[in-house]
Amino acid sequence: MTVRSKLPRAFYDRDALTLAHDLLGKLVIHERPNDTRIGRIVEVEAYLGPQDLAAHTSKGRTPRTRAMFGPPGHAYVYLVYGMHHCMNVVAGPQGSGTAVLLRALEPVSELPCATNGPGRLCKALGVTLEQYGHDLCSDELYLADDGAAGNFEIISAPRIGVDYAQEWADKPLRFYIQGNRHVSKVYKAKSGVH
DNA sequence: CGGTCGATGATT
DNA sequence: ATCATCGACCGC
Repeated sequence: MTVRSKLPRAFYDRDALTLAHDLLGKLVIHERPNDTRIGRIVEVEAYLGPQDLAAHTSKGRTPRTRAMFGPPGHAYVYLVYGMHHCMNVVAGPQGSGTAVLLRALEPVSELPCATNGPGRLCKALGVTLEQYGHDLCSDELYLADDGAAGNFEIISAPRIGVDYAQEWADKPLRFYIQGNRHVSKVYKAKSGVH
């Protein structure tokens, strides 16, 4: 059996770019009353704070962005397009307004739906606004390292759906595990397509 | 297959 | 009015 160690606060208290890279390959674990849902992170996006026009914190401190301006290692969850939830991991230092969006998982436990794309990822894990601001160093919703991370190549690409962000729209702040079939498919880079 | 478009609600 | 999406529905 592999050993799973819960990621400590210090893991999250680093800049979003570093955190984004290191989150790839880690496990997200949501312990619910009747089941535990687990997935391995295979795709993420970094949001670099108020100066990043694609980041929600570029709008300043509002009730919605409170968690993203808060201490690292908490969940910043929001509703997009009126029906999908997206989960971010708040990065450091505290108050920087930076975070990493989780975009795709590889299923580890049994999951109720697909996990490619941020909306489906939240649906699969059972993450909603109820988890807004949740401490990821808790026992119900947390991230863990099972030692499997690190043995893969990381591809960087522009972030998805942020065309409005002007010069920030094209920066390569999306990262995913090369060749992993759970990376959100539609926008998958054209590598090795048969 | 691929591209297009409507749903649906918090936020500004 | 806009939006860090998804999936249904068209047309080829």
